[in-house]
Amino acid sequence: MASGGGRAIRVLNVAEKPSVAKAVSGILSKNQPGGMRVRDGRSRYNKIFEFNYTIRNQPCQMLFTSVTGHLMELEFDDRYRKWHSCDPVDLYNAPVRKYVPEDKLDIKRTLEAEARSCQWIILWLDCDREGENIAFEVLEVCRQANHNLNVWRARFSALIDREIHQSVQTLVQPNQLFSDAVDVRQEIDLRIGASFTRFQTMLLRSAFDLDFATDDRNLVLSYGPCQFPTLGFVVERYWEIQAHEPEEFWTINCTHNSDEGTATFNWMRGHLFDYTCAVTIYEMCIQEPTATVNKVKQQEKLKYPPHPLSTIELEKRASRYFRMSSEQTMKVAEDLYQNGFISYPRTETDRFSEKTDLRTMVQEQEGHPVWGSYAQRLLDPQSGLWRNPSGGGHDDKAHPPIHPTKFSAGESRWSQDHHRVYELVVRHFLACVSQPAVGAETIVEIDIAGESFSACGRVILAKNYLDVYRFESWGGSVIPTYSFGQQFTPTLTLDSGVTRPPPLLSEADLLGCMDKAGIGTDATMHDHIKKLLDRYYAIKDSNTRFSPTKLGEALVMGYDNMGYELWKPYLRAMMECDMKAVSIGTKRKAEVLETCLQQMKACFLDARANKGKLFEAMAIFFERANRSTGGEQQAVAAVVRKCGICLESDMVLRQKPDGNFMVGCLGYPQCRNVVWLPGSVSEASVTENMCTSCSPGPVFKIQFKFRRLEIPPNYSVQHLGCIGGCDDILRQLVEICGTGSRNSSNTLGRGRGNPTASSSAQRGNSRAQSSCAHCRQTGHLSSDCPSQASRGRTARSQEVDLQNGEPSMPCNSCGAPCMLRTANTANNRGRKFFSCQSQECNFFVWEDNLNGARAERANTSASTSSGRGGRGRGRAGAHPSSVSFVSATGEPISGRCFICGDPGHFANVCPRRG
DNA sequence: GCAAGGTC
Repeated sequence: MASGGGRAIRVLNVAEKPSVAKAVSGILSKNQPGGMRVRDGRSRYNKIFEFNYTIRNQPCQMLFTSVTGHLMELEFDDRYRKWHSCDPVDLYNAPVRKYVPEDKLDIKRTLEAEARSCQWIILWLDCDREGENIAFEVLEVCRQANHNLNVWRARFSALIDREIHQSVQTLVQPNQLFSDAVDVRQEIDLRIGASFTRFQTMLLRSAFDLDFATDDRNLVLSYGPCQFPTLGFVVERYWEIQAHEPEEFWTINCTHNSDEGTATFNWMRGHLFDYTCAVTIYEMCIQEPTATVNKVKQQEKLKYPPHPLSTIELEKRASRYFRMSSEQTMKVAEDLYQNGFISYPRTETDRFSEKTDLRTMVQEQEGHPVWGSYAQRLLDPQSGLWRNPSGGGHDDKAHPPIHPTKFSAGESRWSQDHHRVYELVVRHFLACVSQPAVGAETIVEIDIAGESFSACGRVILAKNYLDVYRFESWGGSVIPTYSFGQQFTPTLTLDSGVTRPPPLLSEADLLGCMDKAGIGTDATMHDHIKKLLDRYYAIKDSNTRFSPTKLGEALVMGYDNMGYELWKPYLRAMMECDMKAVSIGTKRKAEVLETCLQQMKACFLDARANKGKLFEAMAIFFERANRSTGGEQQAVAAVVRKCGICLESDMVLRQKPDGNFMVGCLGYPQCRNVVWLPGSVSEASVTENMCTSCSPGPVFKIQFKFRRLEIPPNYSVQHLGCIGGCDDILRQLVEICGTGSRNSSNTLGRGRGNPTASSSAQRGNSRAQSSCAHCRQTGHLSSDCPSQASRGRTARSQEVDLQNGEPSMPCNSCGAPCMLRTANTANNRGRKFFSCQSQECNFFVWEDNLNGARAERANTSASTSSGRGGRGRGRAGAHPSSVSFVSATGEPISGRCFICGDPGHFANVCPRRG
């Protein structure tokens, strides 16, 4: 065996995956006497390659095998494995052990057998922290079989010849600190995950009627330091949308038609939220409507191809272009990789090494029926199409960007998704090595009465990479030719729009959030997203956008109401920071573990002490299951009256988990109308007696029983009361005894649990002197009346739909139904408006404008739409060709001041203007 | 039956 002078030593080499074992063996065995032989090990995937090699003049007989990722798992001792075997809090101290799971035993046996016959071991695991940890797992197994192994670590950053030969000649020692950092992560993840998962599953699963679950017993309400922040992103965006207050804005649109075509000029101010200001400027413009061209700028613009493809980009783009889930994308990419069509699909790297032979890869694609001719052009020096790819600045030092490794014009066994992913990888690769698209842009700026507007025209001169990257486009628009100093009279309109909430998170958005916050790795992000769907925490709609389920929202709300940010990415960020410290030796593994677990244990205990918050949040969305105590009235919620706020649902008598009573709307959480009852009530039941004075009826009276010691002596323990507003005794007892509403200032401040109810009850306790002036109900003051626009982040009650959400009129712009709503912005609180329900349309009009009450405003604004959707601009043509500023009755508004109505001047010079 | 991380 010896190729040199001395006796050859046997060296066991272990890679993280079979593909690396094969690739490195191929590189090292090249030109070696005897070449490379392959034999099977015990595990069918992990072959053993044999060849001769010389390391620093030492002849070696190399055996090269692999594992498949982690060889070991961390688990609690058997005594703690069963869910009911211990209190979940014990999991912070329970002994844990690392063991080789069943499905890895074959690999373990191969390693043991081979290690016995070797003198050296070289660890070729990936050069990241996880790889280092796997190295120590391999080492543990091998050392048990052979105590005398000489241990080495090969460090390599790419599977290219020079790199590999160099690394085997400059072997180092494995890095214990890197491995320690992973041990820390594993232990914290396990203890936190298992304790919180067991806790919240056992607490909530049987307590509520989880209508989506077919089998309650198998339902797991899991908690994890990655899955929960991922859910948090989804919920946070959902809340942002719910809390959005539409705000009306105004913009001046300017179009010019000439023989050469039409140009649309954008107002350089964008849009204004102040109507008076906008109309003032508009009036100035239409008074002197001549436009003067004061700038014509022509410039070349480049649109660059994307960076080489990393995993996250592949997932994002497949989601965007094909609506494929990240999970499916990775499944297909893995299959293409296994069959040799694309490179390793889990990579953070988005730059090619200078050594990569890019041209050969392009050459392989020359025969493709669709993009083959593009590949040919690319390689033709005459075309000038080639460009060395740019890099995005990421490099995991282990894998190159995802690129095609084998030509295929499509395989018969490929699914449509295989075709798509392969096509994306190839086209992306070809795009990366192509010149950017070139466009000629013309920017024309005009001045009208001191206001600036600009229009942009673009002609694409060379599509270059866009020829092959069909997923991207670059719109061109032709505008007429303008010259400096040219004057013309455009059409001006003052258009209104309304701000829209952001959209729900798409899969690409979600991946972006996770990437930014460091949640998960490129190889696991899609798993966390899938987990949200599997756990019924979130759903993905037909538009591939995510929204939380009731369960997902309730869990996040529960922890948020506790004041815990367990659903935010901070815990993970802190762990990442600690791991970094361990890996560079500034903190010790034991120290970080102890501190972190101590904190998390305290947090766990506190969360458990506050489990009522989780209950309350869950109770908002789900019915309690199997109520056996506390009176029958809860099981069959008794109707007290029709809800006067939403006009849709019934108000029912309920008893909260803490024993307090309330009358709440069944439309919760959409409708938050609630009447809190005195805290001294021990029993309550709805009777068939109807109140004769409260309206709208019927309002059924409630038979109350109060706790003697909690009410003043002059009040009776039994009371037949009415919550409709007529009952002085009830009102007085609310004042004296307070209500059963939550009164934690934290809850009030956060305001999502049941803010209207909480705040109303609190204030009612201290200063309620009479029933509410608006709805005549007790339990709150008019200032807190849920029928009025609410405050803070009380998302769903902000736009109280006075028309029961019924479509009220067809949209003037697109014909879709418009809803009548009530604004809650500072300037227009309580004012009603119609807004188009179509996501595509921004039509918006104040109701009083339609009614003619403010005809002046109405007709300068309400007849068109505009805004982000941009549709409004297109509507400028709907106006008369001349300047259109006419009221609904046809009366010209020009020449009359908007502020004071005086026909003698415009608003911009109105003496009443401050 | 829990986590997240490797990978098949």
